[in-house]
Amino acid sequence: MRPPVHIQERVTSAKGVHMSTESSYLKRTTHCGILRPEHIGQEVTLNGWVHRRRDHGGLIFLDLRDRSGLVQVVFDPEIGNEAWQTAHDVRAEFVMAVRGQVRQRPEGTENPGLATGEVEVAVTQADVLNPAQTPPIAIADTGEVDDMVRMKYRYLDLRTERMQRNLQLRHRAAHAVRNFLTEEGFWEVETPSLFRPTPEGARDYLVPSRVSPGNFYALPQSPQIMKQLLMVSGVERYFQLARCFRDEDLRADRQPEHTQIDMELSFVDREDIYDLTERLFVHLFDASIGHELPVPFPRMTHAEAMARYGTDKPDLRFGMELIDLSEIAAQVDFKVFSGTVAQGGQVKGICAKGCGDYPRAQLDVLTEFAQQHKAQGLAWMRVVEDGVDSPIAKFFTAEQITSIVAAFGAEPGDLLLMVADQPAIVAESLDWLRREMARRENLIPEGTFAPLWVSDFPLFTWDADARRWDAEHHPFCMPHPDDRELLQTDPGQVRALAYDVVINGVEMGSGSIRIHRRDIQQQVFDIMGIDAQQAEEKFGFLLKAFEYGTPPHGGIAPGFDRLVMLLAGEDNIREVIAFPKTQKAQCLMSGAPSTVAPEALRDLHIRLNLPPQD
RNA sequence: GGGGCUGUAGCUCAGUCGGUUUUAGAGUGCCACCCUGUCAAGGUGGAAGUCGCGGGUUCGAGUCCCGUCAGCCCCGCCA
Repeated sequence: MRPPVHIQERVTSAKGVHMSTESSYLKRTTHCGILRPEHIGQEVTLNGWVHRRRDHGGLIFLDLRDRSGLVQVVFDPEIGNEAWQTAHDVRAEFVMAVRGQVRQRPEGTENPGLATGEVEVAVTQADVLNPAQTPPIAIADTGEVDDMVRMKYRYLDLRTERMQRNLQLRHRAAHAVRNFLTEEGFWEVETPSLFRPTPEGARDYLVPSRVSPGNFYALPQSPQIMKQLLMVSGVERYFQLARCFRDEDLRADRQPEHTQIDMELSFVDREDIYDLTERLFVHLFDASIGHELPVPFPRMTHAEAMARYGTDKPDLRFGMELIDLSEIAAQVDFKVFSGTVAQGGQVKGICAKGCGDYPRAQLDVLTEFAQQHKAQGLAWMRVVEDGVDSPIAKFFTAEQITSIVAAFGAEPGDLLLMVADQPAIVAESLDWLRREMARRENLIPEGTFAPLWVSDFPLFTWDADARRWDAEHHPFCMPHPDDRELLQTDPGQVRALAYDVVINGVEMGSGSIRIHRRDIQQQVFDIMGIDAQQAEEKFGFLLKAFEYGTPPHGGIAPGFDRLVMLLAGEDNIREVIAFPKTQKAQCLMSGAPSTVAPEALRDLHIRLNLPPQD
């Protein structure tokens, strides 16, 4: 645990500060959460919210809350009768100013559960600065509240301890990033939010231009092009906590606007970026939550990650790797296995340690689960002393069973789960199954972080519908130097100098070394079917810039929201975003998006063409 | 666009096989009163409901059916 945060704010004196009659009130001299026995005897004034109220008729206790925490304030008619009268009428979330003396609590009434629990403030003067309606969210309670209510009254939700902690953590994280990168010689450069629509990638949020009828800006999906131009500009080391916008459907880890720690560096190779990112993360984890992240991060190629985990973002907090049984499976009498391999498919599986006692009904549930994730079915074997217990055991010789069990390194009491299918489906279903089994068996240790680098992504993916090659990452990724010849012969085999940093199975950021030579760029465009004229239309300004002396450069863009989510121990980025949007990209608090006045549309030369309503 | 879960008092929830087990309940909050060492204070009493919305089945619907809206999780999508 980290020490409590001491709020160091100047006590505003009346001198030199504008205090109109209306705004004159008892201003705080200190904060609630920092009071300790050392303050006993001091006269203090506190400003804050009523957290809880305990009215004994004679004595009234309030827990007064501000950003720093809670302290008990006592209203005693013999000490401050007028204040005591005031305290009768206050309720939860009233904003108050109280003045009184810090004193030791009477013996036996200390509250060890409270940081300030050894002391209390005996109130002599109290003002209600503002009353409050009964809030729809009980700030003092820790129970779950419906997401709809939380988002509609976000400003109240943010008062809860959890959200205050998350907001503060996010601030500390941002501060740590800025400090570290500044020390490393980076310049923070802001790039425009109103930019040119990009033809590739996600759907753009568009902003119509009033002065250029029929033309639109786009909110940037990322400052990718701009940061590369900054390398051409000689900035050499750029970063920005950049807001990025994508008009795509939401997930637990995706919001329509999110923040990236956007970085770009000149005269670097992959190792430089790995090293920099690792040191950034080490500093970030230490400065924000005091966690020591081990370096260097393990590394894995994309191919290896797919083979061993069935995903390009494996969660390394637990094992249960995928085992390839295709060789054995090719020779068995079980047609589902041998036939699949004969047709170019694979048979792979995972070994769930100690799950050999799963009853048939549970295995049916797992089978259904695998099928929901595209597998045709799920073959299972319970490993027992003298072989396996399985409905498909009869298709295997004793020798084959022994080799399967050996391939998994399995022991009696284990459960083997196998999928036979095309490689992509085997990978996807076993990835899901692996994570599901880890969840069921509680294999994921809390409070641990397992980072890794995944590298050598394919440069292109084949778009079967459009019958063309698409950039896997983006079209400015440098092809792997060893694969330059394959560009001509077999584009699907070309690896990119691209890398993802993954933590706990979440993609935390991706980057690449960029193409800085015009001829290579044109080669990549050619493969993607973008001819010189199209390239000129789409990226002309960038390509032109590249003709004026472009340094070799590369970068990475860790997702800031996801990092903070991880640091906070949350499983949804909404919890670390002050004002998030719903899955339909709406803001329940403000009602955005909303209709606009017809005149506003007219100014923008826009006519609506809405779908018919019943 | 698709699949799943959820929707009952301000909040968190219960509500059985469709019915006299109610006038749809509980906890908390709220209101009133009592109470001088509590800290989830306690006690007594009270108010509080468009059972998300619309339609249907039925003698009878919070409960069953259809549609719809909203929130969440997932697929598609997200270079």
